[in-house]
Amino acid sequence: MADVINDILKRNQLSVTDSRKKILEFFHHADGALAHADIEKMSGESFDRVTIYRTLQTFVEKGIIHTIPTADNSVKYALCKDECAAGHHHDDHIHFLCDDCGTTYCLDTHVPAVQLPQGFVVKRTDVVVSGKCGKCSN
Amino acid sequence: MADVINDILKRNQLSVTDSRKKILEFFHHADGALAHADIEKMSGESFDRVTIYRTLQTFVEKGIIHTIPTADNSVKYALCKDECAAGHHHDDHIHFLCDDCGTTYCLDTHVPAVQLPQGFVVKRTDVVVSGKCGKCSN
DNA sequence: ATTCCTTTTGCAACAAAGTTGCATTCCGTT
DNA sequence: AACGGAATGCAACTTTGTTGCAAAAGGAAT
Repeated sequence: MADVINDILKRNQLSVTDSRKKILEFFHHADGALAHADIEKMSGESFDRVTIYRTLQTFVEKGIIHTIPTADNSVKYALCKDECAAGHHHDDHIHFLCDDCGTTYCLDTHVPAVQLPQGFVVKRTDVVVSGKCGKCSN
Repeated sequence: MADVINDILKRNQLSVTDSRKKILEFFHHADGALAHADIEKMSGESFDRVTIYRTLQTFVEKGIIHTIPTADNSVKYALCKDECAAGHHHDDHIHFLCDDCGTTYCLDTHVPAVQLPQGFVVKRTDVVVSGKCGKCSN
């Protein structure tokens, strides 16, 4: 486990620090996406708020995590299943946000192609579905 | 023009006030979606920041405008083409965000059905496409 | 037009979220 | 062990969003 975390950081030319290791672990243990606030709560007093902001920013830049747009204005971050290896596109799967438990899932379902008016060039497509997840729909 | 604005407010049982009229006009003149900050800039000193928050909130509740999730955490609001009459669903069309000019478009393209794992119940689907719009792609 | 009641607004004070600069500490390499 | 660059923590600050309450404006009836 520790090796996996270490590998990801080294692969991305990032020095291995306590905060980066811990935040990466949070993502690995979470079954969904995390918001800044979630990480802040989980880490308690371990490290500064600013460090979390900067770490998340770094991870996004390196492509280790990606952001998920949500209708309620809270930015969430998620690690991709394949560790977000180089060449992986973040917009080829859809996201599901459960209204009940708040969990955000990265689903395997691929993004359907959409038709756009002439002259429009697509760079990225985000599909965010909300409703009730498998655990909350009973 | 003034009549149209007036009608929308009355139809929704809202009293006709300066701020509501002005904010609705902004939406009618804009060719895309607006963020809270946009409206604040446009209105200058006309009315309080709090009034804008409350007006947008009211409009969303009444179904006059709808929110659009964006990957960069800024909530945008848009008026639908059909004035958002009762029965209109906001998630039946897709949104396009231009990376160059920042304009957000409501497109006529319908949201494709997505397949979800068993047990997942869909309530709403947002599709946000980004790239270059017709004006910026040349 | 005047009155009366309700809704909306503005102000002020907060709370929460995010940013920046700088000194200190830590990581990785020699 | 020591050095240089990168990362962290702290403090101060800006931006964004919320809440309570008194003043003002809207709408309906007289």
